[in-house]
Amino acid sequence: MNGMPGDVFTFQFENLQRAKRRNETWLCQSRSVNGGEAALQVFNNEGSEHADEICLRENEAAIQGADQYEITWYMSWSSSERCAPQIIDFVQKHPNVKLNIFVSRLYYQDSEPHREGLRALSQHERIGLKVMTLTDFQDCFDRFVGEGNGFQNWEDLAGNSARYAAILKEITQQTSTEKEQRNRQSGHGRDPDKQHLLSASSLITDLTL
DNA sequence: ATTTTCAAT
Repeated sequence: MNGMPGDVFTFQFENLQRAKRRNETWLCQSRSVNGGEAALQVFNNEGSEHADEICLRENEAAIQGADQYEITWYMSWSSSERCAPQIIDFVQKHPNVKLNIFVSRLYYQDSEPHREGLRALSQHERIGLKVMTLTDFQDCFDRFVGEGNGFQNWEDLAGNSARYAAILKEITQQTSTEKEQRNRQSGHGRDPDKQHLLSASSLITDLTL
């Protein structure tokens, strides 16, 4: 396995609310077949390809029809709006795959298209989506950096994890009305043909508030 | 067209 250096792990996976200069994404994958020993791989983005896309391609080549696969991802940034549908397609195409995704930070947490992607992932019956906690960072470090290297707990890891978890919960439980409000705020998702629907729903919202 | 974010003048 081409593992991760400890300092790279700590820098890239630190779950800061404002993660400056983490302008790349790391994905640590554990994949086991029929409950056997897990194969470990580390991916990151290359060129215009996202880490998820490269990893999916690798899985596509490795996976055989009848076997049962347990896949776990530890991601420094959560999947983008571009990758989420590809991940869902992959899992759909392989009914023998279960995918558990742990994320350190939420990528563009306020952008509705990215939020929608996460919502779709979390709603799939064979996909798990969670924010990493101390145990997850510890496990990821032990498996992908090396147990002997000693994981260093950083400042406010638990607090940051709890805040991200709260945001993810809000994202996955968000109602359609809230989505429209968000779209109007951020200027995303506007469809000229549906402007009247948006204003009608905002009118209803205003009346009920 | 940028914030902090799969980033480059």
